[in-house]
Amino acid sequence: MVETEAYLGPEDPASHASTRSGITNRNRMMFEAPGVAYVYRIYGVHWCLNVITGAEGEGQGVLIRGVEPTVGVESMARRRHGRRPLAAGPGRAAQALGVDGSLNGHHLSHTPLELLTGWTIADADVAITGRVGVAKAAEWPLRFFVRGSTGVSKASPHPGQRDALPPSP
DNA sequence: ACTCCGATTGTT
DNA sequence: ACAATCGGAGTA
Repeated sequence: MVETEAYLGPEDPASHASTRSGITNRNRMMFEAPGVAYVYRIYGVHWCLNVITGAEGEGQGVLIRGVEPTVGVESMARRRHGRRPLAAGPGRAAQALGVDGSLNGHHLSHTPLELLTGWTIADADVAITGRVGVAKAAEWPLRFFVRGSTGVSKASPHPGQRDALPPSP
């Protein structure tokens, strides 16, 4: 998992948990407990996988934007119908991992999808930029990716951005 | 009920 | 540059 984007709770204008709508049928899994998957359909075409990270009710989650294939490459290629890149980008990553709407709301410890942790990545190898494809608060430095990884979706939209922080809640 | 549009991708 | 594709969310 080499590229992610954080979406904060109701105070984040770009988040589906934004206070504008409150809790709806679409975004309600954002407010679930940490480790729950929030999967939603974008542009009527692709699935996007988020992992809830905030405490229950907080509405914080992390969008999985890019995966660098290491094991199971054959399966990923099959699910992607041989298209490249295999898993760089949220839609591609979800498809490569076999994620669809049926996973929405399931805790990741209770699904075929297993989240492995334990890798250490040096801070110097992690780039932090603004978020991709959002209309509001795009400049908030909440996109994280491993420099040079083939699993990263695209070049940084806001090069060099590393300092600014989102407003404290 | 009706319109608008999106945390994207693939093709022209 | 643009189509694909559809349900959520906002407006009435």
